[in-house]
Formats: sequence, C-alpha cells, structure tokens
Amino acid sequence: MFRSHTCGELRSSDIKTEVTLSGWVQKSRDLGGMTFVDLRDRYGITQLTFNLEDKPELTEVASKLGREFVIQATGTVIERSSKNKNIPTGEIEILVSELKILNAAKTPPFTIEDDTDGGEELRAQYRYLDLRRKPVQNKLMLRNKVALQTRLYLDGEGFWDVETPYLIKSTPEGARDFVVPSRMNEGQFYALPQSPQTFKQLLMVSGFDRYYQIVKCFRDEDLRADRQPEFTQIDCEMAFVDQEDILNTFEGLIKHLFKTVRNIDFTEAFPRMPYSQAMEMYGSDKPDIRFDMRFHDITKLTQGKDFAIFDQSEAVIAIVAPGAAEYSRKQLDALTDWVRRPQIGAKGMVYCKCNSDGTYKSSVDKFYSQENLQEWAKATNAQDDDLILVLSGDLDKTRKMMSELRLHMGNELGLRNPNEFKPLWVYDFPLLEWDEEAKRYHAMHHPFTSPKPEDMDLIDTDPGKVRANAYDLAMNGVELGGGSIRIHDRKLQSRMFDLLGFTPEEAQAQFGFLLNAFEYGAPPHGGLAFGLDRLVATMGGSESIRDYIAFPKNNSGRDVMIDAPSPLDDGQLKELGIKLG
RNA sequence: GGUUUGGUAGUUCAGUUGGUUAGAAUACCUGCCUGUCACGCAGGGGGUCGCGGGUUCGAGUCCCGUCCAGACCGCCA
Repeated sequence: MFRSHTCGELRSSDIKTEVTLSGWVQKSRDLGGMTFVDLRDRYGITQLTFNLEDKPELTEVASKLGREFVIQATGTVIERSSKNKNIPTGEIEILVSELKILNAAKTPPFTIEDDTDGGEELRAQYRYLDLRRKPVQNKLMLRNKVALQTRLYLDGEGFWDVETPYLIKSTPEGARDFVVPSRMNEGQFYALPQSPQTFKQLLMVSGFDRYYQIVKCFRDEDLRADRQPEFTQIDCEMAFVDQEDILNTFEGLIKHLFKTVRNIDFTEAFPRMPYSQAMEMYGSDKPDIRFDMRFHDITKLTQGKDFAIFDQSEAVIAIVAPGAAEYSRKQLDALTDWVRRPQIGAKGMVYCKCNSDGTYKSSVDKFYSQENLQEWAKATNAQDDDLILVLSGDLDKTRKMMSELRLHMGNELGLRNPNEFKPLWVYDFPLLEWDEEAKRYHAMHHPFTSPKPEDMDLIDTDPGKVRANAYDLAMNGVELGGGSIRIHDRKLQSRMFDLLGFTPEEAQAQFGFLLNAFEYGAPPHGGLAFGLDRLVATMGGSESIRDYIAFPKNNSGRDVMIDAPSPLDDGQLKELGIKLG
C-alpha cells in the first residue's frame, strides 16, 4: 500500500490515526532539532514532522530531502502546536515513524509554486513539471468539468456521440489543411479535418437526428494566444430544426455549464443582435457588451468645417470614454500612438474633452467651435468629464480600428471584469464575403450554409447582400462558437458551389458524396460548434487558451517538449514516395 | 509574409554617455539553529552577456546579419 490518505484530506478529527501518505516534497525546513517537510499531491499539502531527539536517523534523512523527491511516510496524525490557518490541513501534522524515498529528483529548473519563477519557454519545455502547479491543474480540472457536463446535458437532450474519421480529404475551401501521406497509395494524401462538417450532415441524412462529438479539429494557420493548430470543438447537429430551436437548445447548454461548473445563473434569455447592428454599434461580430461605449456616427456633424481629413472621410465615428476627460496630454498622445501602430493602422485620432465646467477642449479646436463640439457631445450622449474619441476614414476600416480602440479603452478604464459574463447571439451573417485577392466570393461561414429565403432573389443580382441562416455566440468579446441552418437541397447546394467559383466537375469531385446524399432524402438540418478551449478559458476568466490545454503548441506551432515537428529519415521518405525539394 | 518586444548566473531580472574584476533577488551547496510554514542567521560556488561579423584603444552596451521566444497584423470557409 502506498497511501491510506491523500495529502489534502486529514483534519483534526483524524488525530491519533495511523496513516501513510505518498507525494512530492514541496519543501523541507530544517530547524536543527526538528525538520518539517511539506508533502504535496493533487489534493493538497500535509506537513510531516521529524524530531531529532525522538528519531535522529529519520530526521537526518528528512533534512536532506530535495524539492520534488517522491516519498512515502507513515506516522501518526497529531495536533500542531502552532497551526497554519492558510491551508485546510493546517490544524494537524504527521509525526513520522517510517520514511521511504520512492524516487529522488533533480532540482527542477523552476519553482513548483502558484507564482512560479519560470518563464513561458522553460515551462513549455518542462510541461510535465508546469502541470504540477495548482493553477494549471485547476484550469484542466475546469476543462474536465465542462466536458463532462456537456456530455451529460447533450445526452439528456437525446444527442448521440458519434465518432467521425480523422483521415479525410483535402479541400481548397477555407483554412489550410494538415496533410498526411498515404504509404499504400503513393503520391496521395489524407487531410486532417478542419471540422467534421460534412460527416455530421451525412449523419443527419442517415436519420441520427441529434449528434454531438467533443472532437479534435486541425487548421494549418498561424497561431495566437487563443488559437492552436489542433483544437477541440463541441460539434453538434440536429435534424428538423429551425434557427430558433438551435439557439434555444445551445443557450440551454451554456446556461447548464455555467450553473453546474461555476454556479452562475443566467436568469434571462441571452440577448440577440443582427450582424449588421453589431457592426454598426461595435464594429465587431463578437462585441464585448460588458461595457457600453457604442459607436456614434458623427459624419454629418463634422462636414463642411474646413477640416479636410473629416471632409474626405466616408465615415467619422466617435466613442465616449466615461470619466476620461482628465486624460493628460501625455496619455492622449500615447493613445494616438497606439492607434497609429501598424497593427491598428489609423492615421490619427481626434479627441474632445467634455470639461466639468461645460466647456470643450478638442484637438481640432481650430476647425470646430464650442457649439460644434457641443453638438458632438449631444449626438454621442457624452456627459461632463467624459472623453470623446474620434476616428475617420473608410467605413469598414474605421469600424475595425474603432472596435480595437473601444476594447483598449475598456481595458484602460477597467470595464472588462473577468468575473462578469455577457453572452450575445449574433445572427443574420452575410452569406458571402468578397475576396479582393482572388476576385471572387467565398463563403463567410462555410459553403453548406443556407441563404435566408427572403434574400434569395438577391443571389443573382447582388450576392454580397444575401444574408445567411448563420449565427455565432459571442461572450466578453470572444467568439465561443457558431453555426448555421444548412442547405439540404442538391440544386441549391450546386448553385452555391457555382457562386463560389466551382465548376460542376470540381464540385462533383470535391463534394460529390454530399451532393449525392442530398438526392436520397436529406432532412432539413442545422447545427453549431463551440470551441471547447475558448469556452473553458472564457469561463476561467482567461484570454489565453494555452493553460487549458495539457500539452499546447507554441507560437510557431512547435511542441518544444517533444520537439515536434521533426524531419523524417530517408527511409521513411522513400517508403512514402516523397522527395524533398 | 509583416510589425513589435525581448534573449545577461539554475531561474526572474538590473546593468547609466561605450570604460576597473558584470550585479541583485531567488534557487543550489556547507555550517548553526527544537515550532517552522516565503523559517532565520553566517558563509560559498555559479556567467561563451543567444550566435556570427563589424566600428572602436576598449562592446553586455553602438551597427549589420542570423537564430530563438512572446504579443499582434495578414491568415484562420
């Protein structure tokens, strides 16, 4: 027997019990006559006590224990003479009678503590040590709970978990595929799925009615703090449903998860907003609505006052930073520099302070009178002590830049509380997006998304205006997931491929299996997928998903612990029929 | 592909206009210490300043190149 108890469970009610504990040495404190050892496992920390007079040899061994040694200790639970209120086991300690070193350890390269001294690179390289730390373990525990509760909820709603293949076919649409060479079919390649999209639709054709899968997906694109090349989706599909059914079902899932995992109740229905309104009010399809600071179009108010920059702008957009009128010149210059960084790309920024005495001070006083500025304040609903920030230019670009500035100001003014959760359904996304480089439309969601019936007459005349039966769930400025009502009619699906620039032959070669399936009785269907990593990170109040993944990749898509990817030797390459250029 | 920040002791960092033997904290090692829990006290070891080149009497510091890492833009149907 290695242990009778864990290191987190003994209390004063266990005093006088004979116990055996196993775990890692967190710390050994040698006081000369006595030595204390903190023994740690997943469950907590328990203090071991050694007395020189009582057990001289044991105390000698204990005082030499290094950090992260794995040991086993047997002894009696006793009451501490000086208690530690900071830990749950702080009332008691173990007076050790037997001590066994199960495995010695080298000194770890960083401290295994909540606030470690290790940098990111080092921790990634020794991820198995980083994973011993409580904060990281807590994050993975949260992930475990979310996954479990997802299964319980969806199972209760009649969803079946069905696995779909990982070795599938590469398609030119969408993100780049990870490809896998086939030894038995030399010169041919599988692709890893970007999502099980077509398979889950085929399951609907097969009559499974409700499907889900917590599934790995793969995209060979550059990484971010919230983006990994392999990531996990809660992938779902339902037959005989409309958008309303799907939104209600999965709003239920999110509410269930927050209730069971974080004990947070969403008593009201999640707010909903069409895409066009989200862009108008927040310049984003995933607005963070924990704070207001919405956009105000003041283009008309600013024209004809000899300020050429505004006069030449398609759009002049303002936001109001509450209580920020006291920003210093230095702070405003820093803000201007911030929006002028290449990542944002603004040419400049105009501000207007609404002073507490009712006067206005702006960076464009030369062109705009106090009365003009008062009109701005009125139009933007700015109060005394508020700061109006204005960007201008091309409508789409200005919205995008202003959306970044809005989030930046939200952070600066402390309006983005990580313990507050504000979901928002965004719906009526455009069906198509114009790709300037390829000079053609591509699907905004994916090619299987159905257009809204009332927009069908635009599909030939003005395809860019067609709205889709597509929806996203945003929370705190993060896109948690999205989906759509799919096309289930062969003719419409063919028309869609045609719009996207596929010849009928190409469409048949790429997606013939789906088009054929639609001819054998495909039910109306739709679905949605949540990004599990982002969902868990959001629920944990983090922006980075990396600590919610046990073994994540770094910025360049590398696993620095196992050192992957790595070259293949010549024998392997030959077997696969691959020559490197 | 681009922008940007960084790379100095095991680790996290400081290092002034280019100038003596490159520092601090922590970790590690040794000794002392019977109620610590960030134990304390005394002492000690530990450096290819990412790598290559250049400027200079002299480079951790300036210049060029390169590699690595973080954040972001492009990209992510």
